[in-house]
Amino acid sequence: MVVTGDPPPARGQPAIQPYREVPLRIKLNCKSIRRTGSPSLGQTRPDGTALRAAPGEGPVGEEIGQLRALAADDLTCRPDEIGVWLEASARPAYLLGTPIPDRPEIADEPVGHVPASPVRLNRESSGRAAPYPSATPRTPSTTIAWKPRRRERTTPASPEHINLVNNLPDELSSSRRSNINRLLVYLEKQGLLWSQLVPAGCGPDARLQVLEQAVNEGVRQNALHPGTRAAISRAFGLVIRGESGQVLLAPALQAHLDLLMALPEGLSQPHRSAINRLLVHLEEQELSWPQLVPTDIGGPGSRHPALEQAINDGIRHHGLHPGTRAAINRAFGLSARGRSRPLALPPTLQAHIDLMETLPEDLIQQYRSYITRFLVHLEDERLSWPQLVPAGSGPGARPPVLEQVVNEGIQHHGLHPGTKVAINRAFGFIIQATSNKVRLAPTLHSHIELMKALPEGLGPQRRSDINQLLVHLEKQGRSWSQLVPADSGPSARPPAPERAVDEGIRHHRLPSATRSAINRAFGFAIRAESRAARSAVRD
DNA sequence: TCGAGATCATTGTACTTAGC
DNA sequence: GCTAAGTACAATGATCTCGA
Repeated sequence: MVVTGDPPPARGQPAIQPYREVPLRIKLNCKSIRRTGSPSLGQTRPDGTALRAAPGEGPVGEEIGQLRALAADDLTCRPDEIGVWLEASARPAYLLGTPIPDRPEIADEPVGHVPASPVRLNRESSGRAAPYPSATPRTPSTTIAWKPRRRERTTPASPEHINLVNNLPDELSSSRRSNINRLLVYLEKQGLLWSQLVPAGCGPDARLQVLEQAVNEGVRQNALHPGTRAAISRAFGLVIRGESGQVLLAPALQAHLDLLMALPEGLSQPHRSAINRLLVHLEEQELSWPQLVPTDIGGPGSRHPALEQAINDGIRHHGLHPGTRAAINRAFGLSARGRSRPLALPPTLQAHIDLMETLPEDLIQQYRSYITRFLVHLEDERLSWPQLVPAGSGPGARPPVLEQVVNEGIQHHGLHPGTKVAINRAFGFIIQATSNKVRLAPTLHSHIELMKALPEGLGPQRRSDINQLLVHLEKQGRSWSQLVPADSGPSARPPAPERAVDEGIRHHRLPSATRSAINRAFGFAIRAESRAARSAVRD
C-alpha cells in the first residue's frame, strides 16, 4: 500500500483531496536507481565507460537539472539519482516543454511478440483496482475530440512492455488496455521504457512526476488518449494528475457508471461530483450501490440505513464532501440523514410557507429553525397550523391545541425544547410546558440593566428570585425604579418595594426568599409585612 | 470536475433558570 | 437540592459562486 499526496482532509474540509492509498501492482525497486555519489552524465562509471546522452540526442544537462528539480521533493529517490535514470532514456523532450518530434520511422515497425489471446494476470494484489484519476474520459466531447493521427502501431515491442501488458489486471477494460498499449508504444517512440519512469521500490512521487509529464505531454499532443491517465491508475494504482493539477475520479463498477448516467438531468454539477466521489469511495470500501440500496429505492423520503451509514462514515472519516448526503437526497429523493443531525426539510403546505414568511424579521435564526422543524413535524402528523391556532389568535393567546401538540412534539418526537419559546417569541403566544413552567425574563430595559448590575457574588437562586420579582412588577405595569427612590442606600427600607414583595409573595406565588434576595443584592433591610407591622406598632 | 470561500441554516451542548 | 425547561453560542452542514 502506498500513500500518495497530502494527508486526509481535516473534518469539515473539502472532500476532494489528492490523498489516497493505492495498492501498487508494480513492485518498485529502488536498487535500479543509482545511489548517491555514483557517477552521473559526463562522469565515468566504475567500469570505465562514460556516461553520456545517446548520440544525436543533444545536451541533456538541462534536462538532468530539471529532473533533479522534479525529484527534489522525492523522499525516497535523491535528485542526483536522476543521472543514471536518465541515461537510458536519453531524450525526454517533454521535460523541456518542447514538442516531441513525430517518429514515423518506428511507428510502423514490426510488432513484437504479443499474445493475441487475453493476457493472464499475475497480480500482486488480488484486490479490486484502485479508484483512478481520470482525464474526464467520460465526457463525450472529450472522447470524441481525441483521435489518433493515423493508424499506428498499437502494441509495444519492448519485451518489458510486452510483459507489462501481459500482466495487466484481468478486469481492465479493453479500452483501458488499449490506452496502456498506446502509452507503451508512445514511450518506445521516445526511447523510453516504463521501468525508467516507474522504477520499482521508489516512492511514487518523483517517478510519477516524470511519468505524469510524459503522459500529459502525450495527451496534449493528441498522441495519447485523455483516458490514459485513468487507465494507468486503474491498471497500476498510480495517481496521474492532469496538467490542471486536478485529480479526477470515476467509479469502475458498471452499476455505478449506470447510476451516474441515470442521474436527473437537472442535478447540479457539484451534486453529480459528490455522488461520483461517493461511488468511488464505495468501491474503495469494497462496497457497491446495489449492496446498500434495494432495487426498489422507495418513494420520496425513503431512508436506507446501510447507505446512510456508508455516506456518513465517508463524510466523517474518508473525506467525502459534506454535501454528499444532500446530493444523494436531491438526486434520488431520499432522506438520508446525518449521524447527529436530522435532515432539514422546509414545510410544504402553502399555509406553512406563508407562515414562515410572516415571522418577525428580528426573530433569530435558531427560532426560525425550530418553527420550521415544528411545521414539518405538523405535516408529518397530517396537521396544519390553522388547525391548531384559532383565527385571530394574537399576542397573549394560549391556543390549547397548539400547546398540546408542541409539548407532545418535544416530549415524543424529538422537537427541540426551544420550540415553545420560538413560537412564543414569534407570535407573542404564551404557550407553556406541560409542567406549567415558563421561562421568565424582564423586558424593561431598566430591569435588564438591573439584573446585569447585580453583585457578582449573588448566587443563581437569588438572581432567579429577583428576576421573578421584576417580571411580576412588569406584569403589574410597574417598575423597580418607580418603587425604589434613587437615593436608597445600604440598610434603606423603601416601603414601596417592601409592600410589592409582600403582596407578590402572598398573592402571586413569588418565592418567599425574594425579600432576602433583595436585601442581599441591594443592601436593603426590607422586612415581612407582619414584622414590619409589629415594628411600626412598637415605633 | 475540483477547490476554495462566503453565507446562511441547523444542531449539539453547556450553562442558566424556574418550579417543585 | 433536584430536575427539566429555557437560553446562548460554537460547531457543523448546506448551498451557491467563481476561478482554475
